[in-house]
Amino acid sequence: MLLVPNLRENRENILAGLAKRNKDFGQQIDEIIRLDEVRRKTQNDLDNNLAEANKLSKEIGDLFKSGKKDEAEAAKPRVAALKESAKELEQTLQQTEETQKQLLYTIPNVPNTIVPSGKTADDNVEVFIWGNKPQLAEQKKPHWELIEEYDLIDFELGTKITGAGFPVYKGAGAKLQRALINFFLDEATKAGYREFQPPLMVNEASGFGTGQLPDKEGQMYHVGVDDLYLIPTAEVPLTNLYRDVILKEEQLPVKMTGYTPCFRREAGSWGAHVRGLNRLHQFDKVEIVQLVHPDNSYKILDEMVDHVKGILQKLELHFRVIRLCGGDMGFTSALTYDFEAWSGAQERWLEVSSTSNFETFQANRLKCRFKNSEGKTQLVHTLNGSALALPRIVASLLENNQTPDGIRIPAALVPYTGFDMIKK
RNA sequence: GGAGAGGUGGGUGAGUGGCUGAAACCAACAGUUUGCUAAACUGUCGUAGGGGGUAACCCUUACCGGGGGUUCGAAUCCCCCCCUCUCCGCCA
Repeated sequence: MLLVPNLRENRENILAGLAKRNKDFGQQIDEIIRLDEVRRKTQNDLDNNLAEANKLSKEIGDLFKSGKKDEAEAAKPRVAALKESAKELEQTLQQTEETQKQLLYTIPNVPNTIVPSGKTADDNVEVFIWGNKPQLAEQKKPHWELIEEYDLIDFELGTKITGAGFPVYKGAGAKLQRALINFFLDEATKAGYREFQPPLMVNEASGFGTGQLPDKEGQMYHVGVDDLYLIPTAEVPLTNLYRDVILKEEQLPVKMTGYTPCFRREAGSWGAHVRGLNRLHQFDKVEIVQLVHPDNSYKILDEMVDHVKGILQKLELHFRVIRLCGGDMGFTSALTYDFEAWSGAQERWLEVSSTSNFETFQANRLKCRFKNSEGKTQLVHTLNGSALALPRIVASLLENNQTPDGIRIPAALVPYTGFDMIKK
């Protein structure tokens, strides 16, 4: 959520930045600014009103004490009248704030200056590429064939017990999942992230805190009876650990990591290109999250990007990093780098990580702040990244490392799997 | 799920309906003392909104789990909800 004083003072710059998302928010922003004037004026009137009522009430108390009952009684209606008008002002104030908030929820974060403008994924910019396409035999197989051949993952079983998009991992397939999770967590821990195991369901307030609600309501599974949401990413519970918290400056940066399953309804996004592991309703992911001082959040974003690069290199995967254009970037992000691993048999890039700086957009909703060196409270910057999401990593690993003798496991992973080859 | 007790500032914990935004203690921060540390002493020490001032800061409003109500006046009384603890039940 953008900051209202900021909208007031930097209207032009903000509009120019938002233009990169190919939408014009001029009307909404002007209305927010107008509502803010109403809000401040009303607040002022209400304050004066209440101050007067408080003063009179005190006087009435004093009059009672000194035995001047008649005078006290005579003053009561005046307070009552003040209270009456205060009630109206309070209503106006609440309505104004509510309307303003609803409008604010419709405005996405302002893209950073280096975000390319553009509408679709075609306008994203490749900023880094590593490795080479694997040389595979003519009869190479896509991962959905390999997992059947080696009996690693069973989609039909998942469909039977739950539904489409809920795979069952079996044998070496299950072991590979566990190996990857442990590998990713160890890498994150080595990089100074503290490991957490958060709840997999969150309440409404948490959904609002990180920006999944209200705009992405339909993307989360909702447990109606208890009014809880299944997390779409560990970002939600981890970042919300610091909702309504005021940190000390020296506590920054807060570095958290966590493995969780992630649940996504992916409503309406099924079709071509989503076979096998390419898109699931439940998948595993290790997330890294940081709460940082605003002065160095972009330096830290680079560090996080380097961290993810390092993991992909250890996995020996051919990958590239792209900077998302305004049209392709998430609602809450100010700058996002996507990581795409090469899928040797599908012969296309698969998104395996998204690493973003949200600046104060989430922090403002979360009310996550720190006391700066001047003793003033200030919003932190929040960042997060997948490090990494499993399914497409598994898809790439299986496809790129297929050999006539089996599927080769990258050296860095062998200590975790306990085998260096998946065989029939 | 049933019964009971309770939710006050970073913590512990007071608080007859007006003098309580809130005692006291601890923690924290700053200073004095000190060779250093400790101790002692002094001071500061919630959050948010509005108004004023270049600024230090000043004025004001709201907040004692959340929401409503009673009253001239509510942390204090009433209602609803949430949460925590204890006992019972159930249970990995």
